[in-house]
Amino acid sequence: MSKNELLVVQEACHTALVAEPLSEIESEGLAHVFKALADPVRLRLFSLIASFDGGESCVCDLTPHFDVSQPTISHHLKVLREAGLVDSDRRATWIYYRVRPAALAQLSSLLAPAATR
Amino acid sequence: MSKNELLVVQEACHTALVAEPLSEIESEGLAHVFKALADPVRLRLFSLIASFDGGESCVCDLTPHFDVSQPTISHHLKVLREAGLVDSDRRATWIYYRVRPAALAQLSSLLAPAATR
DNA sequence: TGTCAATATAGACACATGTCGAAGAATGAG
DNA sequence: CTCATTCTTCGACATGTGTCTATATTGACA
Repeated sequence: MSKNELLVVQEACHTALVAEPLSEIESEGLAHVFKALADPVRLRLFSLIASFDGGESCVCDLTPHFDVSQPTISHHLKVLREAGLVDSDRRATWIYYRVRPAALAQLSSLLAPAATR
Repeated sequence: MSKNELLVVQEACHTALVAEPLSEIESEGLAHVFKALADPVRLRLFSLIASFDGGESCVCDLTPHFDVSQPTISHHLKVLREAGLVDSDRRATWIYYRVRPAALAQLSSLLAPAATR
């Protein structure tokens, strides 16, 4: 169900949301990605990670910016990762998260209004 | 609470989500807009409306494309409208919906990865 | 090995959300 | 003025989601 939702975005032939109607399948996958961005904590997490030096951050540098518990942060990071919006890898005790620029670019161009309108 | 969420997007100084961290306030407003797009039916509604000739459509032309009831369609259109993603006006018996290209453009540029990275 | 620090997972709970059918409001036709 | 049509609103219900605490896992280090 959620191997890598980013693929849905990438495989969507849609150059723009406004060009022609989405199929049911396309809309399911896209909704998954938007759902990942549809939470204030996740949005801030995402922009925080991207804003860190080097475009990446460990969880311990993110947590203090929020009023929610560490497990909740962990949960939100998982949602972002399963939507294909961020990647993570472990380095020693820490787990580093970084944004996937490709995912953003796909979404951005999908939302861009078609030029011929 | 939901006068016109589009304003939140427009007033956000962020040229990109990845440039600097979102404030709590900004993230609340943005999440509202993404939430509106985070449903398969609403995504298809949106792209359907945009794809109609003239970029607008009455509800009766949208409903037959879906398996859900007409009140449900009406509910989803309300969500899109309150997020500032579509506009509506009544002409005779029919109510026409059209997309707001400005909203899309704002979201698109917000998601576009910063060039200097 | 044992302990500590950093994250993840599990289970529970309150609240939000998508859906429906029924009823209400607005418009135009006759 | 009534009636049919189009759309919205209301109230209810099942499911989904964000949050917590408690517990597990992973790796570093003494």
